[in-house]
Amino acid sequence: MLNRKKQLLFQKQAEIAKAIAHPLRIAIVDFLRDGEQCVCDIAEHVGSERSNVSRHLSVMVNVGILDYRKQGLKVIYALKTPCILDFFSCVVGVLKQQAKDNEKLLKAL
Amino acid sequence: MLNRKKQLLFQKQAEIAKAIAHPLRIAIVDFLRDGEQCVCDIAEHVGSERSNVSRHLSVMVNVGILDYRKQGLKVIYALKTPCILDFFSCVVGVLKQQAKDNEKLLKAL
DNA sequence: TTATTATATGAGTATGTAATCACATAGTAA
DNA sequence: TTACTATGTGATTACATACTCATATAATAA
Repeated sequence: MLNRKKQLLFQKQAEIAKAIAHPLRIAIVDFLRDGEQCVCDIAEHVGSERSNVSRHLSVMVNVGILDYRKQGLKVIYALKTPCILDFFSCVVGVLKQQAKDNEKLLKAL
Repeated sequence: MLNRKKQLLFQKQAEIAKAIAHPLRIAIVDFLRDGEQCVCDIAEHVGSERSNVSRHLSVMVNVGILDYRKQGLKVIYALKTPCILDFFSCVVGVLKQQAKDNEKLLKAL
């Protein structure tokens, strides 16, 4: 059985994974790869309402993936932990594997 | 604005991230790190009902993270894409960063 | 055949999440 | 001061998810 320490770790890890697990949030992280951006520009880039984007941003700030600073009227968000990007390369790997599997399946028909 | 191709990619990536984003599923992946296991042993290890574990397993199979084979009465599950484990090292990095931030905050009081 | 075991799944309930709209706040400029 | 803009948040609605229990399926053994 799992001990408490591990359970707490898995809980924390799940929170962070959940904070990434949304198409819009992934689009935001991908956009911030090129550098910090304000809410208005992020909203325009991902094609969603500012209020909605604001909420998604705060989710990611809360788990420690993003950072922000205020500049006049604007609030500018940035990636805090770039290793998050490594996760995406793994995910792309999973997708490629899936494509291969599908190919095999097709050939077997 | 995002093009359709990117939107589809982010959608897929989010599905895979979602499939990991649960404490029990993370515990399962962590357990499978040491090798394939049947549902009954996984359920006992993570401390949850078999029916529940079975459902979590199928979620991960569906997105291509896990694989399974049948052996008599048992169904044995295994990690299909070990790079998923890299994700956890990044997440641990995020947690360490959070700990550092908290330390700073404490010292500033 | 019946009984037993491992796994999967339908139904129900409870909880969590996302999106929208309206409004509040705060910084800036006239 | 007023007007404007960027951002954040409460309330609502719709939808998704997790868990439990009961049941179904399938492999094995007696």
